[in-house]
Amino acid sequence: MGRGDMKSNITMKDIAEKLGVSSVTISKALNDKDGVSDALKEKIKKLADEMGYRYNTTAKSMKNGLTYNIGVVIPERFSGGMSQSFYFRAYQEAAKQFERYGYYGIMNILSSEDEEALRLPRLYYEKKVDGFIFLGQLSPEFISLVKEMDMPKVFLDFYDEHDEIDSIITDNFYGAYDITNYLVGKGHTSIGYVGNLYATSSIQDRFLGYYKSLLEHRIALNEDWIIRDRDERGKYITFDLPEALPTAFVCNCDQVAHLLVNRLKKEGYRVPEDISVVGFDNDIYATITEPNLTTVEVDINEMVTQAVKLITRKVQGKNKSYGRTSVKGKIVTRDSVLDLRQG
Amino acid sequence: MGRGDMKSNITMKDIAEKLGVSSVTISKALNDKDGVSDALKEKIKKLADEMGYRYNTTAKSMKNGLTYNIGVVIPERFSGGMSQSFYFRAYQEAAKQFERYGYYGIMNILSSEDEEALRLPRLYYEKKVDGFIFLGQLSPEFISLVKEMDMPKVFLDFYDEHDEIDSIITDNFYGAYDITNYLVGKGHTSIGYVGNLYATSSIQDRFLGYYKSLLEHRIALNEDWIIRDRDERGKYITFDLPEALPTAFVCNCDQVAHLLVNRLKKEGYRVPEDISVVGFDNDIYATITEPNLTTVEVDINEMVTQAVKLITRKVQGKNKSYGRTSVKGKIVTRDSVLDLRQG
DNA sequence: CTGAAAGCGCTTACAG
DNA sequence: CTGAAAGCGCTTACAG
Repeated sequence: MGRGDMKSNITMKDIAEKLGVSSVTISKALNDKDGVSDALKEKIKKLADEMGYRYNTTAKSMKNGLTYNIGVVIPERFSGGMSQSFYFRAYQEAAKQFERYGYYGIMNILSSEDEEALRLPRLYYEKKVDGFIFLGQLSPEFISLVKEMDMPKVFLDFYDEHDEIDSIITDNFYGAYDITNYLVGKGHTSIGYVGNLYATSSIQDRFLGYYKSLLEHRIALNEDWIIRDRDERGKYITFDLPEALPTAFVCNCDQVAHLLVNRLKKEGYRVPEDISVVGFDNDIYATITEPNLTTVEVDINEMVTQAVKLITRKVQGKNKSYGRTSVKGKIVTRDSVLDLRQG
Repeated sequence: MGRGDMKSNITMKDIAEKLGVSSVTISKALNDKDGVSDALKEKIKKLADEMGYRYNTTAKSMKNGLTYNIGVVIPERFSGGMSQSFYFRAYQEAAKQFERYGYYGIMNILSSEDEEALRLPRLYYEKKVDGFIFLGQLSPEFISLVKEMDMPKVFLDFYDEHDEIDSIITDNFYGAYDITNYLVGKGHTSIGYVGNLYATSSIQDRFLGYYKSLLEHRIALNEDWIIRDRDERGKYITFDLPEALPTAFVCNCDQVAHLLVNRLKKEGYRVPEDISVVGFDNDIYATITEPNLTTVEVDINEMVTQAVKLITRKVQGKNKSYGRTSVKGKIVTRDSVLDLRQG
């Protein structure tokens, strides 16, 4: 698109009058549709440019009922602290992806009050968007409310146990399974897990992947080594460490691995010499921690790409259900695991 | 707003027909305007609720030419790495503030290609927004282009030397002045500055605040102690440290202070015992650094609040110029400065 | 207190 | 190849 004078308020009608044609012809020309001679089309485009014409998306919206906006809703509790890095990267990637479809994302931080009071975003009540991407675990009650919304929606990075809504999730189960296998491969046979199994489905699934690895290797699950890291509402708590510790811990996320490493050091343990620790996410905490964490990298960009593709497809009426799509992560090896087979 | 059945496609006309009145009456009632009896007004609101009516902002936009969206443009180079924390917090606060005015923010990451090719955001060409907040230093050429846009705009966290556009900036000058005074107060008389004076106006202004403090205390400026931290395009470079070092450094931002501290440690210096270091911004780097940095806290929220207030005011036609508004920061004392007067 | 008419800027049939 | 008419869902004068 060109520049010209950069005046606002220029409409197709203005261009039409200057050229002595109808605004229908202008519309066709500017949208590269059939029914206008090439010569006229060129002339129109050139003049539009010179006059600084800018397309009025609102008028188009009025006609077809589409706003070309998607709401991206992030619960407030994920928007602060260090997890913000993940969400900001995700949101940025979403913005980029939306461009490909001629869409725009409008971010909405869902306040904890609104979530508890079961208040849907104003974006919804004002018909500002054609659909929603919900990024980050919502309360079950809020999920029910969301389901009632007569509007396309996709869950990103979490899912609903009752499964009616399309979700894009990281492959928590196999990610945790893989990294636990990795520990076993390094000779570890007493392995703990850090995470509150009742806090989010991610934590639960990662636990189950960890457990699957134990089962496959005929390693008994030791309940003492399942360490709670947060309460049910997600607030971190002080670890309650048992007397006897395993040789390795699988943590449900890098941040918690970071906290655990610091705690272990404070208690006089060396990482990884005495105890190995692995994380999940490969976020900023993985490289802030000393030693740097071996962890599972979540492929945010791929997840977002899929979520955006899905929501724009659903908006265009292809409203069939896709269920859960999980995107594979991969192990990133750093310095927080000791090879017990060596020496 | 109520819930009801959550059907879409309900219009005022639908409500009107059910009640045997005109849609004008529905409009008046729902907007709490005069000209409808209270009884009818209540009845209408109740029915709208029950029918799951949702207001169509697009139609309103069509009438008055306002989209109720503001574009928030962030140059790509600030959107990655650790500076993202600042920008995300700023964007979040902006989103929150916009709500107060019935506005929404649409974030646009300005790619480096688009900035160089002088391509304005598509948001502009599609009339998706009523105005722009530009968050983070733009190239002079792009600034010129922005000025040509016939649309309200506010610069946030930087300004144009030629001063025609309203800007909200942190008080770089006095912030650097204050923290340099603080160092002098602790007995330091040989003080360096870290930053490329030609990279951004913030770095320049912080330098000048530092310089003012030196002047006031009759401390000569030593050119050898002005350390370049990045090239003109903002890319960090390896510090070129002189043989003889001062007892303290004022860094133009926390990230650079972080890099400097690590470099000094590597060279065998202790911080703050041998050399004191102060930063600017109070971002994540201030507390990641060991020792934690004494720095100047930028009041992001206040800056954003002012920027949002300003742009919404300008959109409503009050298009007078406000010039630069600088928001005061404050010194946050931590462990990176040695008191030379002690002992 | 209530409503018919016109209009915001486009696009979609449809007619010529 | 070109255009008159109708309509998207509201709101703004204006008339009754």
